[in-house]
Amino acid sequence: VDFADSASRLGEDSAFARSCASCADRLPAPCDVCTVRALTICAPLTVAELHEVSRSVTAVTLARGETLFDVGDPAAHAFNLTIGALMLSRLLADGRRQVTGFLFPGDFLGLGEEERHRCTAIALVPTRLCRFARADFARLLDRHPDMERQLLRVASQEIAAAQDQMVLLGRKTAQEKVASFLLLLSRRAAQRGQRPDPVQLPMGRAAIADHLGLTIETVSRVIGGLRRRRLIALRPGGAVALLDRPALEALAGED
Amino acid sequence: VDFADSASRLGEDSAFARSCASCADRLPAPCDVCTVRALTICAPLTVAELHEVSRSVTAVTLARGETLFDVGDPAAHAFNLTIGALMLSRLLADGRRQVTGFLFPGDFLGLGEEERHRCTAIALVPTRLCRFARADFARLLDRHPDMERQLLRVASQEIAAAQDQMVLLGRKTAQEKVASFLLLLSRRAAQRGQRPDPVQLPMGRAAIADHLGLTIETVSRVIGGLRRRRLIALRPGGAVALLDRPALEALAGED
DNA sequence: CGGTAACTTGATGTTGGTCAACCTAGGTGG
DNA sequence: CCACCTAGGTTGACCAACATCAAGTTACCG
Repeated sequence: VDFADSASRLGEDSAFARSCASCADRLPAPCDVCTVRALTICAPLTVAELHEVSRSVTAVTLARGETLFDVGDPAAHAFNLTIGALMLSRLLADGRRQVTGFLFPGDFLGLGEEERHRCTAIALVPTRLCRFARADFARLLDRHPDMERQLLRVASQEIAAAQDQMVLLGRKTAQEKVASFLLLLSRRAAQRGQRPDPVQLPMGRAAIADHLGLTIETVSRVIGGLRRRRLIALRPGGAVALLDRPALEALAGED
Repeated sequence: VDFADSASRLGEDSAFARSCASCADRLPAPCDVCTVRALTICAPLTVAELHEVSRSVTAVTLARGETLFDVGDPAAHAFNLTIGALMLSRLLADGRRQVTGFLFPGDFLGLGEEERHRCTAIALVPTRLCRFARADFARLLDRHPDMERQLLRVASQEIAAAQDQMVLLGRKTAQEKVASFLLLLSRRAAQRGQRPDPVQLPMGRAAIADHLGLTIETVSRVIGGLRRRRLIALRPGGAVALLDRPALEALAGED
C-alpha cells in the first residue's frame, strides 16, 4: 500500500508535515538521493549536471488538500513531483469542474510559457515536489539540450494521454470510462515501478467523477457493479484489486 | 470565403489536384514564398537556415477525403500544413469515432517519437503540406535550438488546447459545445490572419459531432436552434456567420 | 434534370443525471 | 474506551438531455 506508506512516513516527519507551499525551504534539494530521477526530465543528466541542477531547485511540501497554485496565479515555477499525488482541474463559471489530470511521482508540471496558470493544482495526499524558478529552468534547458529533448518527449506523451482522455470523455460509456481509468492507473503505477495490482486511488469519488465526465453517484454505481461481478474488490485505504484484468480490458473498449 | 478559395485555386492546378500523398514531388519546397511561415515552427529561422530547411523538405498534396496516414502506419515524417485542412481521429473497436483535432494552415503535425501513428489524418479539403523525414527533422532540431524551443511552445499550446477540449467534452452541454466550437474556429482563423466572422466549416456535421462527443442529429438541432434565435446564419459553402458573438460567448460557458 | 450524400426534423428510447435518504469509517472529545 | 459527529460513499426513485430510429428535405454533382 504505497500512498498510505508515503503518507504515514511523511506523517512521522513533523517538519515535513507542517511545512507548506509558501514556506518552501532552501535546504539542499537532494538530487543525489532522488528516488524518481530515472522517471523524470532529469533522467538524461550526468552527475556533474545534477549537482548544477541541485542548486537551482527548492523542495516544496504540501499537506493533503493543500493548493500548489490556482487558476490565474503567476506561473513562475516548474515542478517535478517526487512523493505523493496531485490533481489538476479547471472550473466552469457555474462550478462544474473538469479534472484534466492526476500527477504521480516522476511526473513533470509546468510546460508552457504562459504567464498565468490555466488550472488549479491540489495535493490529494501529503506531497513533495522539486521546484525550479522558470528563469533558472530556461537557462538549464539552454545548457542541456538533452534535457530539452527529454522535455519534448514528456510533452508529446502528455499530448498522447490527452488524446486518450478525449476518446474516453467523448465516446465511452460510464462503465468503459471507469474500467479504462482503473487500468490506466494500474499501468502508470507499473511504469514508475510500483505494484500494478492493488491500484491505489488517492483521489475521492468526486475527483474521479470530474475526471471522467460523470457524477459521483454514477461512479459509485459502476464501481459497485464491477465489485458485485467480482471484476474488482475494494481494499481498505481506497485501494482497488483488479480481480479479472482481461474482463476489465474488454469492458474498457479501446479496440 | 477562404477554404472554397483554396479549393478552387487548387482545382485549377491540375497537377496539384491529381497528385497524392504517395507521389510527393521532389520539386523545390518554396520556403521562400511560404505563406504561413510566420505561423509555423519555421518562424524563428533566418533566411540562410530556411534554405537549409528547404532541402530536407518535400511538398505533399492531398485531395478532399484522402488519407495522409492511418492508425498504426509507421510515423516516418513530420508535417507542416500550408494549405487546406486536416482532421485527426481515432476509432474504438465498434466504430465509435473521436475526432481529436482539426489542423489548419500553419499547424504542425508530428510531435512525439512513437514508431507508429496513433490516429488517422484525413484531408477535409484539397490540402498541401511540407513533409520532413523524421531523421532529417531531428538533425534540424539539433542544429537549431530556436526551432526546438519553438516546437516546445507549439507542444504546450497543443496541451492547453487539449485541456480546453477535455472541459468541453466532460462538462459542457450540447449547446455550449457547439457555441464553443464555432468561437474556437473563429479565433483560430483570426490567429492565422483570416477573417474571423463568416467561420468556414470545411468539415461535415459527422466530423463536428465526433469532435464534440455528440451525434449528427444533435449537432444539426443545436445549429438549427442557434439559427432560429438569430445568433448565427448559415452561408453557402458551409460557412457560418456569427451574428451575435457576445450571446454565443455567454452560451459557450467557459467562465 | 435526376441521383446521391449530406443535412434536417420528428417520435421515441435509454443512459446517466438529479434529488434524497441512508450507510460507513475515521476522528474527536467526553 | 466509547459515543457522537462528520465527510465521504452508497443506494434508490425519478427525470432530462441526448441518442436512436425513421422520414423527409436540401444541395451538390454529373
